[in-house]
Amino acid sequence: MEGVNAISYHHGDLRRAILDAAAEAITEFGPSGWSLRELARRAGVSHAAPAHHFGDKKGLLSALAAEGYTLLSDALEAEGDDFVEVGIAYLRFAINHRAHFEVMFQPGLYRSDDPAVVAARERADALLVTGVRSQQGSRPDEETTALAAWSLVHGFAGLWLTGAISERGDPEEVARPVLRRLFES
Amino acid sequence: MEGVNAISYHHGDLRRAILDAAAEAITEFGPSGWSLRELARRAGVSHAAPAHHFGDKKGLLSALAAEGYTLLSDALEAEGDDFVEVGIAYLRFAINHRAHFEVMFQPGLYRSDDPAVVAARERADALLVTGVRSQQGSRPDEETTALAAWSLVHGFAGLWLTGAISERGDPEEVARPVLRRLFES
DNA sequence: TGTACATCAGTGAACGCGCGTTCACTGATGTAC
DNA sequence: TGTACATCAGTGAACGCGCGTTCACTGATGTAC
Repeated sequence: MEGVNAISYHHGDLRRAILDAAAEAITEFGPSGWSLRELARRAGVSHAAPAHHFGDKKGLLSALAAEGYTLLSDALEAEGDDFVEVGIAYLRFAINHRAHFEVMFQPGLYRSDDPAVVAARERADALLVTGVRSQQGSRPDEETTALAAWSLVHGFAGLWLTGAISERGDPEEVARPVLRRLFES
Repeated sequence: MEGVNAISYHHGDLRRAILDAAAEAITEFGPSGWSLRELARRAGVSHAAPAHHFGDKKGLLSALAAEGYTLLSDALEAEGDDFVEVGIAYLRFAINHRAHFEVMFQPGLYRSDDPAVVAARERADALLVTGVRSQQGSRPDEETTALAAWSLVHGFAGLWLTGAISERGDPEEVARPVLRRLFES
């Protein structure tokens, strides 16, 4: 039954609710434009509740970063081997999980040595390398190509989110030829 | 004589001093981890002084963004025509003027329709396009190449600043083959 | 089926703090005569 | 060279506010018997 927990003393999944509230607030105001009290208000709980689950702001953002790396890994994994499609999945993740993406790449905001964060990030890194290796065939400069590929898709995503190039149409359609460009002469 | 203005009632160039303090604070704490009062403290003036020059935080960050686009334009212009060197100049700007770079690409932090900002950004945009056009010769997909080039160098800079790839050595040396990679088959 | 108890998620009042903003002021500087 | 005045950059006291943190508490839930 919906709403059963909504009015009870125990929330049910307050941890989840606060993470969601944080993602919303970050999408709206940026990674620093909000307070724990603001999240508590959004989640409809007392202002002291968030500390119960995350300790402090960095604890909360660490959890969000770890979740982000896991979501990104899942998205990349689903695409398999084709570099362009892996790149598009990366872009789609950045757009659909903007708050996670922004936090992940500002490690000063969270504890980047948190074990959950480290594990999740390593998984994502491995998947990114795989995505490139399959595409490039027998090129000798694997490292250079991998770095170029990551830079390319990461830069495109960043410019899109920033608004610098977002007036050009559907992001995935615009991105596809740009990503392919790396493997044409 | 050095220090003549340091103790006088009128500062001399407080506007400049506050912008410098802001750049320092942003490099240290990120684009939101400081207050106007903190900058005043760093500049050695009363806490109400910054408002005199910039009105509020967004006014200050708008000035910083405009200055950033001007500095970037100057840096790009000095490199002339070669794409790789223009890209390296972009990267060098991001590293040496990290605070400006970070603010510029978070337009939510400032007034991106501020006339000074708009003018400075347009100049930088034009220079970026020039840098790519010269390199690609007679390729038909000029727009795609331009976007790929910008994404590539912007992404590399972002990943470097973030620390995701910064353990790999000297940034310019690492970047050069990566940028060249776009114009090889 | 019923009672007693442990657990712990979430409460709410209280605290001290740094913030942005306001505003009457002070004092350095430049200019007119 | 000297005086009077306008300008305006920077001061500092005062304000109300939202913040994070602490801590004794409440009440829902699960488990043991």
